[in-house]
Amino acid sequence: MRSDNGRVRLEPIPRATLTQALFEKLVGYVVGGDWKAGERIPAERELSEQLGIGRGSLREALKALELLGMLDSRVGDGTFICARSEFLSRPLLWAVASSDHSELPELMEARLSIEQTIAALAAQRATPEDLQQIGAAVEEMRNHLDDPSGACHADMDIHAAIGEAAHNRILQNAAQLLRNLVKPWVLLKHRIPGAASMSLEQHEHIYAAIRQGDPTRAREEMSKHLMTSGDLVLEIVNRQKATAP
Amino acid sequence: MRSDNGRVRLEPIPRATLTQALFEKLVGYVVGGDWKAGERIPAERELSEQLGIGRGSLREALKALELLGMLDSRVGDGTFICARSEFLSRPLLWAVASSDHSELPELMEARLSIEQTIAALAAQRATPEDLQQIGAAVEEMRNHLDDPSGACHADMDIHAAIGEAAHNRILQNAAQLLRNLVKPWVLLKHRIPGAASMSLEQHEHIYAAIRQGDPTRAREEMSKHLMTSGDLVLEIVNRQKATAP
DNA sequence: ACGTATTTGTTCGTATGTATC
DNA sequence: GGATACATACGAACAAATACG
Repeated sequence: MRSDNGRVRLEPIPRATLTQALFEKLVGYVVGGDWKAGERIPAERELSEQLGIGRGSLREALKALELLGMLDSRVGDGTFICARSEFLSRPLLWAVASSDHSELPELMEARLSIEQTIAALAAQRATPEDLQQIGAAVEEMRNHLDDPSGACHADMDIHAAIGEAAHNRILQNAAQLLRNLVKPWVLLKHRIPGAASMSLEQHEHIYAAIRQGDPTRAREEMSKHLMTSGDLVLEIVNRQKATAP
Repeated sequence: MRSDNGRVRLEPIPRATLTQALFEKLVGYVVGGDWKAGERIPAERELSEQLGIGRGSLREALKALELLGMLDSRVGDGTFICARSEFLSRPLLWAVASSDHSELPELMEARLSIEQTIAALAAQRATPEDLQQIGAAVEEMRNHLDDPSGACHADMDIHAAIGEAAHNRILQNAAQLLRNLVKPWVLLKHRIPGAASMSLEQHEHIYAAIRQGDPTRAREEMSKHLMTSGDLVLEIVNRQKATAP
C-alpha cells in the first residue's frame, strides 16, 4: 500500500494471514453498513462454507469482533450486530481498567476538556433539530428529578445530544466513552438530595447558551457544570474511602 | 433501547465464556507489565497446557490480542509483545478508515482541542525531567530539518513528550491515537520546503511557554501551531484532489 | 410442559509452510 | 542441507445453551 523507502522494520504489514484479512472484511461489513445493527448474521458453519474457510479461522475473527463490542454471540440463538455507539467504549476501558482507580481525577479532567470543546462547537453548529433533541432531553430530566437512575440516564442523554450538535464524530465518540466510564459515579451523585435539580439548572444554562449561539458562554457553563459535578463525586469517593477503607 | 423497564437484553454481562475470561487475563498480563514489550510468550501448545485449555480457545484470545496490536505472531518464530504506544491506534482506525477522508477536518479539530489542554497542563505540571525530554526532542528535530521522515518522527516525539508532561494518561492516550492517525499527513507536510523549520520554530515557542509555566500562552502557541499546520495539510489534500480526482 | 432442532462453545488430531540453528 | 520449533489452517466430534413447535 504505502511502500516506504528503505527500512521499514517496524511495519512488516503484509500480514497475509487468513484471519487478518477475514477480520478486516468483516469489520468492513459492520462499519460499512452491509450488516445493520440488530441484524443476525449467518451461522458459523454456514458462513465458513460460504467463505470457503475453516470454522476455526472464522471463529478467531468473529471472536475479535465480539471482544471489540461489534458483535454479540448467544449460544443456541445466533450472532448479532451491535449498535455503533458501543464500539469504542471497550478498547480504552482495558487500558484504564488495568491501573488503579486513582485515575478518576484524570478521567474527569479529560472529560472536562472534551466536553468544553463540544459545548462551544455545539453553540456554533447546532441545527434546529439538534436544539430540539437537547431540549427534549432536558425535559426528560425534569421529569425524573426524584428518580436517581432516570435522572442519570437523562443526564447522559443531554450530553449525548449536545455531542451530536457539535458535529464532530471523533470528539463525540471520545466523549461518549468517557461518559460511560464516569456513569457509575454520576449515578451516585444523583442519589444526593438536591443534586439532580442543581444539575438540571446547570444543563438549562448550557442549553440556553447553545441556543443563543454563544460558544464562549457555552464553554463556561459546561465548565462550571462539570467542575461542581466533579467536586461532588470526589467528595462521595472520599467519604466512601473514609467509611470503608 | 430508550426504555429498559422490562427485560434488559443489552447487558447480559455475566459473559462466562472461556475465551472471554482468558482474553481479559491476557490483557492484564500485557498492560499490567507481567509481559514486557519485546518479550516472547510461551508457545501455543505449551501455554494451552499450562492454562489447562484447548488450543482453539487460546488461539481465539491470542488472535484478538494480535488484531488489537498488542501481540505479534510470526510463524516459525513465536509470539511477541508489542510496544505500548501502538495499542490504541487500531480500534479507532477501523472506525475512521471505513468512511471517506472527509473526516480529516474533524480529526484535526479533535486533535487541536486535546493538544491545547495538554499544552496548558504541561505548563502547570512539567517536572525538570519532563522539560529535559521535550528539549531533547526539539533538538532532535533541529538535526533532521532536511529529512522529512526524520523531521516527522521528531515532531511526533515532541508532542509525545509534552503529553507525558501533562500527567494525564487518558488525554495522552487519546492524543497519541489522533497523532498516529494524522501522521501520514504530517509526513506530507514536512516534505514542503521550509515547513519543517517553521514547525520547529513553533515548537520552540510552545516549549518556552511550558518551561516558563505559562499555561495560557502554552495553549495559545499550541493552537497557532496546529492551526497553521492544519491549513497546510488541507492545502496539500486539496491540491492532490485537484490533480488526481 | 416437553422434546427436538439449531447454534455457539470447546477440544483434539493432523497436515502444511516457514523460520531458526 | 537437515533438524527442530513454531504458527497456520482444516475437519471432526461432543457439550451446553437456547429457540421453537
